[in-house]
Amino acid sequence: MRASASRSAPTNEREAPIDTPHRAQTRARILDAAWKLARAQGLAGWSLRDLAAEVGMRAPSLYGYFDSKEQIYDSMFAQGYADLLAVSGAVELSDEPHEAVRQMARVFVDFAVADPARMQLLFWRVIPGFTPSPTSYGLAEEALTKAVDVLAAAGHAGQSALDLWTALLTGLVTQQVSNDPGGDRWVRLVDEAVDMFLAAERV
Amino acid sequence: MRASASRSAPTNEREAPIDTPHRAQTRARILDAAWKLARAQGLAGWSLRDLAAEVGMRAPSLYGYFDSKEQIYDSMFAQGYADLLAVSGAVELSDEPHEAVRQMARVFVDFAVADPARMQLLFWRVIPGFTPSPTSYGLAEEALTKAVDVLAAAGHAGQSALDLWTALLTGLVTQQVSNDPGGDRWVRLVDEAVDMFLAAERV
DNA sequence: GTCTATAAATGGATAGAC
DNA sequence: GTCTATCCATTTATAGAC
Repeated sequence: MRASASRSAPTNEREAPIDTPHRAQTRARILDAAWKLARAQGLAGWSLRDLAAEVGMRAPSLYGYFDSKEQIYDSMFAQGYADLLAVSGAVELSDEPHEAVRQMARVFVDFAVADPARMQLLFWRVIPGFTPSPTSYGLAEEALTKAVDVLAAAGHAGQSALDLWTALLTGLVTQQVSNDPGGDRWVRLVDEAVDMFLAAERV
Repeated sequence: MRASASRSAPTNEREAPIDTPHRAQTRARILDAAWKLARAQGLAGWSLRDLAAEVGMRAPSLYGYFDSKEQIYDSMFAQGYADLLAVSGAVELSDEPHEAVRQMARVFVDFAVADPARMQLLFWRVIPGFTPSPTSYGLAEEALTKAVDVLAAAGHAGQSALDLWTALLTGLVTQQVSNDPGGDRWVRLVDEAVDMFLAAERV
């Protein structure tokens, strides 16, 4: 319903380029290509030349859309969490709290394992010198909010419960990606892990 | 009791250089320097020039001790697991199975968190193109053997129990290093995590 | 908006003198 | 055993023409 915003908010970047729909579309194309390369050659295994070639450009042309490679990573970071939020939001969780927690866990683990490069960017800190911008980091925190609610409904509230929960899921995902990439050796333990977690007494 | 081996086994490397004690000592100095750089600047954040400077050499001289940078990483990998085995072996575990598992978990988590760069090398796969040699990988598997025994004594045998165990500890360590480096937000949950694990019914 | 050309730096690795 | 010199590839990023 593109109503009032006729001038597109003046973002606080260098030259404040107007973000036309066409420009936004090209940015999206570039990001898609970056994900493709990250999946194929590793999160850090591609250069701006590679990326430009993937979208039919030369490397310098990318600077018309991003200020630096780090900004590309930041956009990927934000997009990754936006996708996680979208996937989480699309799931109709069960009314039964225990089953809802199980569903949430499966959605997260499937999402993480589906793209190891994305997993490394979102949940590890492996790009040297890269720190997510405050905006991007806000998305990461938003993704946690939902987990807090669902866990609380199942009787597991509090900081340490949440931290143990994130450790449990991160551990399954980390082991899966590190030691059995493409397999399901750890993914298939998700339900068992959730049951173990929920059965535990909370302090 | 250095008995029969008078000629030092002919390793299957390029030129098969005789490994004198002096040479071994220099290799150790280089590896120590590599660890120092990895801790200070990140696992992949140093070059052979940096490393050589750290031991008072120039980069080409390193090739008298290692065939490539990847071989240095492999040696670090082996050394890391050797250290883990040494630390594990030095602990006198309790006769009480439950407490023994707790001790084992604490030793592992403390070891992993003490050196994030080492943790990334041993438990993640973040160096592009690096795969541990069979010899090095054997050390990694050996480190798991002990866990199997201790867990079994506490009534938790079987593949899935072991996998869930490694996921749980890896998750605590990963979260600690990624989201609270230098702190103890996840480290302090180790006992709670172990109790949760041991209290669970095993299938 | 995209290009060519190029800067400026860094990287692993090798040849050959000493 | 260590050095200097150098190769050769690669990287991010900028300047300026078209």
